[in-house]
Amino acid sequence: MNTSESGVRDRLLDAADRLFYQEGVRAVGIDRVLAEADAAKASLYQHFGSKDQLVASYLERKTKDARASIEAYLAGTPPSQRALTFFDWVVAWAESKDFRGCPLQHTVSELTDAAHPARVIAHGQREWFAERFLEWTKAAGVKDAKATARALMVLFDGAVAGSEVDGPQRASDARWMAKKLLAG
Amino acid sequence: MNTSESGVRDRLLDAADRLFYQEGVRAVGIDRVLAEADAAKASLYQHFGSKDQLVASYLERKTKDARASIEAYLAGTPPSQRALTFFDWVVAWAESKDFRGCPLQHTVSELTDAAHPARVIAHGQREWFAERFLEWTKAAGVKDAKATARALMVLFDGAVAGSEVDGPQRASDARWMAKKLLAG
DNA sequence: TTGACAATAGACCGATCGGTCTGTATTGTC
DNA sequence: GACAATACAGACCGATCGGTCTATTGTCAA
Repeated sequence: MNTSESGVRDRLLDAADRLFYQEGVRAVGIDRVLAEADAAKASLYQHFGSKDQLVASYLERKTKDARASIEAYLAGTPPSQRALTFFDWVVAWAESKDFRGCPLQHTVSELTDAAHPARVIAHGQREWFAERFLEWTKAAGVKDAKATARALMVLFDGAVAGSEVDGPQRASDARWMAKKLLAG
Repeated sequence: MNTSESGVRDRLLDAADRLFYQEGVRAVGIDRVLAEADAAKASLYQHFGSKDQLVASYLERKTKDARASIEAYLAGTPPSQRALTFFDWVVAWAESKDFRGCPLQHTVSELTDAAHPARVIAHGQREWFAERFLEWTKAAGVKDAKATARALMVLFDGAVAGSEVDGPQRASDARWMAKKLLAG
């Protein structure tokens, strides 16, 4: 079997993604991941060294994919419109079949240890969002770009956390508010 | 010993509150709770029957306390001002020493099973919030009270989730937005 | 053909999980 | 003084946790 085509490492990351995101990092044991990935225990520890590192790697790939997805979604949108259009992306995400909240928020709330490698990834991605929001609000020419960018972060968090609990309506509500905010 | 004064049940709930809220429901085992409460295993199962029920009871007491705290905080505020003043309460909560996000959001994200008794409690409390928001926005005399109430829920979720990750600044940001929303 | 390499299966480890059960000490009530 | 009720301590259960280790298989290059 050509192992570089199947890619044990990728299979493990795929399985980790499905299970960790869907059920939570603490709720899913190593053995579940191995069964889902159809991989051997030694392979996991060969490639990642520990469960904590697997979690960090899963989150790193997920955030990388998310950035790419967002950038692709906004590519055709003029900079001045991107802040609002981003919330279209959020709505689509919240409405997607397997949506179960924000992996960054989950990481922070599940992994108490501030030094956990996955939390480092999470905070990096949060910064990326903060930078994008500031960039977009500046481009939108609103009065107080910094305060508006921070408000967008609140709306984003509220959209995702709210959608996890109450359903995607919350994401639409956030978009409604973002529109108001960016217009005023 | 007068057991009704010491109150094993209350001691267990106190310990569960501290540990479950601070570190997460799945991260804390029964034995940790027993040690923290200085109680015997049999007492826990006598009073609660299972860990799941202990979690539900902890959350029920916590939500009850939260409602009382909010109502007391708003007692002196005229109904038309309550929506905004509520966010003062949120800011104070986010700035409190042991703040670690919203137990309702944590419950939903940690306990996947939709039938879990704690999730029933969580959804009940969410409804209470939704009703209060609608009540307050109606009293504030805003144009679209229903949409505004839903927007306040987003701001609340964003304030709390954001504060857990980034610190209490997010709660202030949410208040800033709530003020804008309620003024327009 | 051989040897290095990457993957497999799965036994095994100590620790911890939620939960049950036995036994004992203390309490207030009759 | 006897009784039931309540709480205690802690042994014990099977299952699972994250992690290590041995042994085996299949693939590719020299």
